[in-house]
Amino acid sequence: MIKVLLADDQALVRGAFAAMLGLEPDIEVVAEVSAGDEVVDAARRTSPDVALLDVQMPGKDGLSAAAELHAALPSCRVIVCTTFGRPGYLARAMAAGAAGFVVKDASPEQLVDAVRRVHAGLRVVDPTLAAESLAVGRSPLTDRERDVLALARDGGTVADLAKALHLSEGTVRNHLSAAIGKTGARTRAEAVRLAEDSGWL
Amino acid sequence: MIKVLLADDQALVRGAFAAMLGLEPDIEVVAEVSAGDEVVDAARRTSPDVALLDVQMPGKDGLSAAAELHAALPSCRVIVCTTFGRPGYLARAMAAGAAGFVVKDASPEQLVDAVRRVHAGLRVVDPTLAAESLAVGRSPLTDRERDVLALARDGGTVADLAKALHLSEGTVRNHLSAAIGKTGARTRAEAVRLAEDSGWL
DNA sequence: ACCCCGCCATGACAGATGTCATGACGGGGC
DNA sequence: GCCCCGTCATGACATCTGTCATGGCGGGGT
Repeated sequence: MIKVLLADDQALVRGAFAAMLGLEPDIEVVAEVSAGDEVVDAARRTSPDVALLDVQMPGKDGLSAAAELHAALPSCRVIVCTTFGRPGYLARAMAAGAAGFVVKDASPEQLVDAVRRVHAGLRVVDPTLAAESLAVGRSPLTDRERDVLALARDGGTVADLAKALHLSEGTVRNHLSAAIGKTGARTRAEAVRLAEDSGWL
Repeated sequence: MIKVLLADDQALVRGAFAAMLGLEPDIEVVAEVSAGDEVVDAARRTSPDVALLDVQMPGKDGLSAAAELHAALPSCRVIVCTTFGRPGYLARAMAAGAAGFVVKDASPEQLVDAVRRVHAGLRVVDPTLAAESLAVGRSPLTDRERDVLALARDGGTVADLAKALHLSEGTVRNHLSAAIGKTGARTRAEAVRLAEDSGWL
């Protein structure tokens, strides 16, 4: 019997996943949580064999939660599951010690297969995404550039960003210019989009 | 026996929904599709009692699909289901003849309840979202302003938008300026965000 | 010690952006 | 018929952005 922990902020898909996995004779869902910072607690209580974590969650990012869980309970294998197949997510998930990475486009069979494979000690990764991940590579952005770009996401002016980060406007523009250059974009907004799609934000 | 059609582009959640609904003794999933333009076809073949449509789908928007389905098979009740609780989506779904609107944050019980209620001829709407929808109101944007703003989403320059829409640059800037004013934003990017969050795009 | 790199800052410049006034055209609505 | 509104356009203007050169500061690496 493979004991599984589910973490997803959307109750509907969480429940649906539980129902689907519950249909398998060798899988049992032992815990369900809706926020990233509940993961480790729940895992300590129920000691699952496999944890299925969504990336998008309130409280704590699914990727940080994966790292935390891997550190706290190394025996619990982690699968990261996400709506968006962003190359950077895969890289970060693997760096966080995840054993598997599944996109929500995958078939139901692939998910239960992934659970079994991961439980058996194997790694499960979408090959297409792995190739993309290698092609895109690691983020070329420095920490500050990422900060600035992340804040620029919600459409503030340079002055807003400077105030929020306690920087001079000129510095902000320099960071933005560098980010634009590195992402190959021609606009701040485009740079945000590209960085986001690559999972660099 | 309530016959249900499922439409969602993410195979994993589609399968999970099917598994969950299949557990109910009075519900039967008779069709699953992954694109908006397959909905009517599948419905014609399987004549479901209730159709559960996701908003985000390739091919054809879940909202347009809802309108089409309602026109083609009025006897089939439609529930629109979405990740994002955008007020404008609710309004458009209702305008399209949908009988229910469910966000993916809802509990599994709420979904099966919604299916039964809708099948019984009732309307099902999240009250919180309904209030928000009334507060936000209909989109203040004209068709052209919406077009321009939608294109501006991926971060092109004014020149790019003008070329794509076969307009003069000045006209594009006028439309953008109007959209910025109407949304209460102070930047093009902010206007995009606000309009998107309201479901106006 | 030296150099490279990230970070912060300043100043200057060209080009893009947002605003405004103004005007033309066509389609409703009263 | 008249007026309002949406669409498209032009021109002008102030401001914001993106780029570049330049320089100071501090932390590693070799």
